[in-house]
Amino acid sequence: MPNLTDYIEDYLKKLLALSSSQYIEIKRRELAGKFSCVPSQINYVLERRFPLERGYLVQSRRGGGGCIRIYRIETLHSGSWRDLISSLDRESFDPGRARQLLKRMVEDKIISRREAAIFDLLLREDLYLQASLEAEGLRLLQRELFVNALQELLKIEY
Amino acid sequence: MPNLTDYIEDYLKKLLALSSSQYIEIKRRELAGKFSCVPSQINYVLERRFPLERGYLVQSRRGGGGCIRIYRIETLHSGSWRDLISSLDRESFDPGRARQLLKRMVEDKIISRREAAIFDLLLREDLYLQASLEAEGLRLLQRELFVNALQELLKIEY
DNA sequence: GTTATAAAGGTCAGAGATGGTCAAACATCG
DNA sequence: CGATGTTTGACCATCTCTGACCTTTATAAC
Repeated sequence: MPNLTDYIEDYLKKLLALSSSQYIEIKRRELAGKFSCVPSQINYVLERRFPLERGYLVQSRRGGGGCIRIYRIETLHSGSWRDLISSLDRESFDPGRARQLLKRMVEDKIISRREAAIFDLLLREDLYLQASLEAEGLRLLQRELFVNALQELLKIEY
Repeated sequence: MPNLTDYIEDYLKKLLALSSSQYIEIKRRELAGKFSCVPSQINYVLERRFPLERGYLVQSRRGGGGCIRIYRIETLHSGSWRDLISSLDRESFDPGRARQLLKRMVEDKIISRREAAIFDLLLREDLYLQASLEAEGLRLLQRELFVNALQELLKIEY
């Protein structure tokens, strides 16, 4: 016999599945009302059923107009991001694709806006000018720095 | 669900983005009228969303013809760090000193641990091997990437 | 010039609206 | 029974919004 926590968990996961974005937003009071429980029950559900280790990120804001946001993110250990990163091919490292990847990672909360800005700068060719590399060498170096740094970053918790 | 403060913040930041100068000018009463709120709400928004620490400077003039000016600036804090960063550059670029700087910046919460990890990786010589640069060229390139990325980072709000 | 008035903007305290924490009570399972 | 998981409620922290009252400045009136 499922308990309240299970019902609320299911409800939230359904919302997440239906959502077109990477997250859902809820009002703690409202949700508690819908399930006829005290608001702090919601915190309990979030803590137990939506922890970072299971691939969820919860953010909240207090005060008027406050709310709770639940993000679905890839777990750091799932390795799917790592695969994507390595797939930035050795032969033809494409800064355009790299930028695409950065964008997605920011959207999915895998990296921050600021972190993305650093990586983006690694793709700026003009910074490499003085090294007077050939086009091929430039790409190889960019890839080496970009990919290694990104993989390193994923090992560190937020 | 955004609240009034969010709407006003967005509005002002859009104005700033569109402005060709470093600042925008508003009339408190007018703006309050546009958003149907009391004038002091505007002060609240300015205080909460445009503080010095986030890189904004607010000046105002009372009396007839008075107005409020909002400047987008470099934060004072990052300003002094900027000097330190450029000083890395004077003599030959020294990765050891660069690491020291990173450490201090993390301690002072100017950059995050994760961000520091990226910069630290930029200092790893082995990643540059394939480019077969001379020692001098390597330092120059490292400096170029390191210093530029760090300076870029300081322009972005946390 | 001095004074009065109107037209700005500033401050602050309090009410209201959220969400967070924690410990105790309760429940379930082994 | 003991361990673990759930539920509740009292109390706390933070953010937003409003309104009464205050300060500064330009300018018109004298």
